[in-house]
Formats: sequence, C-alpha cells, structure tokens
Amino acid sequence: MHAFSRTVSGHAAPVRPAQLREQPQAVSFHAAGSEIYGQGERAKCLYQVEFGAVRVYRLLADGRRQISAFYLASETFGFEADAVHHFFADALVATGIRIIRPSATDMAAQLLPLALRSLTRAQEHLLVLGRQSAVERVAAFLLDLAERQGGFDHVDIPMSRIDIGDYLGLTIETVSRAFSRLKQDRIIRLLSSRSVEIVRRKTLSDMSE
Amino acid sequence: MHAFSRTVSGHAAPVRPAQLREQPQAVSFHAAGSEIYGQGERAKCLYQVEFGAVRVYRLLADGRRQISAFYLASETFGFEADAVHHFFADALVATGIRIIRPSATDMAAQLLPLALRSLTRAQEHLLVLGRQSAVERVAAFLLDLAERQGGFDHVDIPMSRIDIGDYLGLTIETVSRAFSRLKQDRIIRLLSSRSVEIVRRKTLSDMSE
DNA sequence: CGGGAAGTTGATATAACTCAAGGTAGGTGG
DNA sequence: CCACCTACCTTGAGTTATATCAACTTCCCG
Repeated sequence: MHAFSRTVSGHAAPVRPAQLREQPQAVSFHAAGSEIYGQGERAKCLYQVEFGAVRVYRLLADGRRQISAFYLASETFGFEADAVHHFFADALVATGIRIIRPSATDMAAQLLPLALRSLTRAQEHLLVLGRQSAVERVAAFLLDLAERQGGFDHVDIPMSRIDIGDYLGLTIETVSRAFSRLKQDRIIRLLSSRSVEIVRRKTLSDMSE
Repeated sequence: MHAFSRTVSGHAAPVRPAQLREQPQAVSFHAAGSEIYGQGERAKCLYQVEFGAVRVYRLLADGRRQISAFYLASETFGFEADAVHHFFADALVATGIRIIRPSATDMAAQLLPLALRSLTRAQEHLLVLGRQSAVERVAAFLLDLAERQGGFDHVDIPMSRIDIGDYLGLTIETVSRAFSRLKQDRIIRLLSSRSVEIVRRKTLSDMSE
C-alpha cells in the first residue's frame, strides 16, 4: 500500500538513491539527541539520512510533544512551505546527514514527488491517530517500520518507548502494554526492547485496517 | 484573501460567483453528499472549490472514518504521490468544483507550493489528534475555520457534528459537549448549531497551543 | 402541523492516563 | 571480571477523559 518502500535494509550500510541531482556535499555527523534544525530557523536546504535515524516534532506550550515523522537511512526530510522550519529535527541515534541543495532550475520537479510522499504518509498517520486503538497503532507502527527496513520479519527499533508514544499519541506505559499484549498473543516476539520479530504478519496487518 | 469565504449559510442556495462564467467549461456541480472521487480511482487532475465545501477521508474496514481535511471555496485538493487516489472526496453541501489540469511543462512548479501547504496542514493536524484534549481540538478547529473564512468573528460551519468528530477523532457527543462547554464559558456564542461567533479569540487561541 | 434528521444532555462503561514500584540491560569504574 | 549505576522498560493499581447507550430537544422541510 505504501508507495515508498524501496529502502533496502535498516542494518546494512546506507544506500543512497540517485533521486536528486544535488551538488555534492559532505555528510555531517550528529550524535544521539543532537539537533539538526529548530523551529523558527531559516530553512535553506533538504536533508538525507545516510545512516542512523531522525525524529521531526513539534511542541505545545506546556511541553506536550508530537513527533510527526521518523526518517530512516536513505529518506529525505526538511521540506517547508515557506522559508522557515515549523518543526524541530534531531538525531535519535548516531546519525549521518547529507545536506542537499537542489539546483534552482529544476528544484520543484525534484521536490514534488518527495513532498507528495510525505503528504501521503502524514495523511495515513492521521487515520492512525484519529481512529485507532493503542494496540492497532503499535501494530501499524511496527508494520510501517518493517516495510521501510526491507519487509523482513525482523524489525529494528531505533527509538525509545517515549518517542514511539509521542509519535502514536500514547504514553510510554500504554506503548509498553501494547507491545506486551502483542507478545502475549504470539503476534510478535520481543528479542529485546529494541528488536522485534514479526511472527504473524497477517494478524498484525489485519489489526491495522 | 479567499474569494468566496463569506458564505452566508450552509443551507442557503449556493452563490454563483462571477468567475464561473469566465471558464464555465471547467466547473462541475456536486449535490450535497455526492462523490468527487473514490479510493482506487485513477488520479488525473486537481480540483479547486468554487463554492461550497468538500471533505476528504479514508475508511477502516469496520467503517471507522477519518476525515483528513476539509476544503473551502478557493482551496485546491486532489494531489497524489502516484496516479491513484488513496482517499475519498465528496461534497459537504451543494458545491462547484473547477477541474485543473496543470500543463505538463510547469506542473511541478505550480503544484509544489500547494502540496507543501497541504503537508504543513496535515502535520499541524497530527499535533491536534495526537496531543490535544477534546475542547482543545474543537478550539483549534474553530480558529482554523475562522481564519480560512477571512478572520472574522463569525464562523460558518458547513459540516455536521459527525463530520467534525471524524475530522477531530472524537464522537459526535464529545464534539457537542465541547461546543457547549465553550459556549458556557462565554468563549463562543452559538447562533445556531452551524453558526458560531467567537467572543474571546485570545482565550480560544491560548487553548490550542 | 407532523415526521425525521441532527444536535444536546445525562448516566454509565471503558480505554488510556497517572502514579508508583520493580525489573532489565548496557556502561563504567573498581 | 564483577558490581554498581543509571537509563529505560515493564507491570500493577487507581483515576479520568472520552466513548457508549439512551432519552429528549430543536430545527428543517414537506
């Protein structure tokens, strides 16, 4: 169903698709937790994940956080409607980021497909947040992650339970209980808290639609 | 700002704007509830609302519905990452739709800003669905609607409580109680169930951030 | 007027949140 | 190499916001 699933593997060395004809740029390294850009900063380029993972999020005045997307190896982020960032972006783990400055001439033609993919993703996520239960949300999350890591049964989870909660609109405890429930029902196996094996994929995908 | 934002009432006969006569061949009429496109249909063009209002939504297998966006007069919708619609779109009230076929040459340049605006909108809506209470969601909804209708204190609501619920991830009863609460606190006045006056805009906007 | 759809309000149920206590694992220094 | 420390995670118990079920009201529209 997702059109953007040609990522090879979350574990292998990062693959860089030649989607964008960009001026060659150095890859910058970001330690876990370090900021890539902040809300209000001037948006001047795009970012492509070489290795590692990134979270993009907004904050409410009282500190509530909504992660709008995670980006894995080979994925591109940082689009803005105007010249200013409306979100924060930081590294989840040690991460390499390639900076991309599309040439002015055909910038739109290069950006449009990427922007539309992000739009579709965000719209699908609205359905999850608006209408799915905690277990359904976690099921959809795991399937999405698996697909973006190559569609294998083994899923590597580069983010904490807090991050998952802030992405799915749940608390850390509810996320943990959803994992436990899926494990108890033999739908997944928890190799560690950051490593999951999908045992009954069909059941999982039935839950998320 | 928006050409046709001063709709008098969701029930009144649709007003036929002057532009319509200038390009009559491109406009189609849709009665309330009639489908504009369906999930799985081939996406071949964009749509601009001339008058009326449109809802774009997805369904889960068991009938749960998530409205991902409403579109009002002058707004454009129908972008897809691939050539297939992933959502349903239908008219909320009697609606005029202009069909747009961007010329192949500069399609991307025209579409990109529209797509990015939709993306920003969807991302902001994620924050509402993921992290805000029922009253906060309704407050954000009313402010958004007011802004898109020209920023006046009087807000015309072209959709039912069910539609609002399916947009905000709430039930019809919870939406109704949120309206009643805002009314009771003298933040809004309910002229009718489809017509609201914003009395304390600052309070309302403080609630939604 | 009368009937039906839409909206409101009340009572109760429940999923998820909050608060609290333990458990686990990876990293560091002894 | 082990023991401790700290982060993160899990589980349990009680609370709360929203959903559900149900009755009543209002407003169109014939």
